[in-house]
Amino acid sequence: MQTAPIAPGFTPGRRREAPGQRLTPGIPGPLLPPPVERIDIPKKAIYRLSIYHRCLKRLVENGQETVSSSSLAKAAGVKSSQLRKDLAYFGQFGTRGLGYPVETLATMIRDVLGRQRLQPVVLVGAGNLGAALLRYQGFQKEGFEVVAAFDADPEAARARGLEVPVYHESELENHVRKDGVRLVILCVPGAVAQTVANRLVACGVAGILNFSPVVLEVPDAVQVNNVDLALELEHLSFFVR
Amino acid sequence: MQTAPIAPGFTPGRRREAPGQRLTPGIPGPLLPPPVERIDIPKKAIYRLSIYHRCLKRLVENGQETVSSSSLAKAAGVKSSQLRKDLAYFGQFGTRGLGYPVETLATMIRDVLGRQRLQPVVLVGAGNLGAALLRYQGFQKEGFEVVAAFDADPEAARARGLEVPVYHESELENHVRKDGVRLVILCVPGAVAQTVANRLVACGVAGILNFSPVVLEVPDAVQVNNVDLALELEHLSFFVR
DNA sequence: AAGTGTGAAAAGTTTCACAGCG
DNA sequence: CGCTGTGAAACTTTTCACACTT
Repeated sequence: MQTAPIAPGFTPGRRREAPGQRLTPGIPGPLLPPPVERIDIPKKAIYRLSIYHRCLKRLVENGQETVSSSSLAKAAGVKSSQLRKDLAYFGQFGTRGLGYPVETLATMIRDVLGRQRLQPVVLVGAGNLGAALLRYQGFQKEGFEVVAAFDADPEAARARGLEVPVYHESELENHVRKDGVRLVILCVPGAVAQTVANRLVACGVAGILNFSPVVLEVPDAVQVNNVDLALELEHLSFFVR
Repeated sequence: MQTAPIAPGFTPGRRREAPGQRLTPGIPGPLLPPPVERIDIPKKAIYRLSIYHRCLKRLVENGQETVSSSSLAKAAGVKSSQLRKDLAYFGQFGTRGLGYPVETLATMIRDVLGRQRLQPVVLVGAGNLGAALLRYQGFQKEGFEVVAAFDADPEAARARGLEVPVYHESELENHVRKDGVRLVILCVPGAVAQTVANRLVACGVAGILNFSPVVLEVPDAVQVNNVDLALELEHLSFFVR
């Protein structure tokens, strides 16, 4: 079996036959081994990869060595065929008749997702929700560390008893530039969200996890992921009848 | 122009010609005016409807009377063709050459989304994140009211200075049954999330907004909407390189 | 002229079903 | 036999393009 190189410079394994999937220039990146085929991966598959990874971590803890697509899929709440398809985008990791090696698979997913996970993350807007996120253990658990927070009123934010240093928002640019921060959690009020986003973009931030109920306008190169709490509840209420 | 009936008992307007979209038995509901055609609406369109509604509210405040698909679409961050398609699922509301009447459109969306919005919502798990959500103004702004919270340690939760009454989790069933609560925000630790979900399902809850990083297993009739914070950050990090 | 409403095409995603390997 | 890997089919959602209305 051809094993895809699994390591810091992770490269998707090649298919043995001409792939039916469309190939794509893929995620922009000038540093690729020249004309590497990059597979067009459904965006939703990336979400699922994170879920698989969580399930695999539990299996690793339990000392289980292999897992079949059907049982892992069940744990993740998807169909087994979908799980297999998702994994196949990145190479061949399973053994027919047996299943997938838990540890290897976990490592491969971590490499696919995790490259940037050691990057510093900062949070802007340490108010009610922001402060809760700073205390939230889930980010750490998945390998992220929020290294600093910024707020218009840092004193008030510090009074919330946080572990993370809270600076005045005017220091935002300094820190972001100095530490090369690329990921930001944005929890400022909607009214100022676009303004702050502009400042973040200007100093090189590449990804924004946006909790403000506002549609941010940013250059294509910047990724925005919206988490809109009220919207989620509204969506739920539509289907509940 | 045929105007769709817009009112509490909102019914999708019929198309004048045979629709190209597939029709569907649609969202289950025994109370429909007998064999009403229900259009198969993309799930994502419902999310967008909420966004349109927010934008429209701003326009109403500004006293603007009509709006074109292109300008509303721009504010919502979508293509104008998509906006028109989304609205067309529910009837014909626009005037060719002119645009959509802001107020009427806002009302129609509210009726589509809002039917259940006056239902009571409760929150289970008033810890760090849960307490922040209880203080979060966004739900109120969109017309939801969290009427009660439950926690294993209600004293600790009350100490967080919340406006909402916090009861011991053992009282969950009583309150949910008594008030006919159908929507729940679930913020308990992952380890107990499934157990609590089972209890909620058992007493008739129909929708769960789940913040626990766990895949809940529930009957098909129960809608679960997952908001997985760490997962969102992980997803972002994949695209940021 | 401006701008909706909508078939039809394109794009994206999931599911099926089975060949083939261990 | 059991289970993966994967083309092909099915399905869903988005985008296009233009007829048509005001």
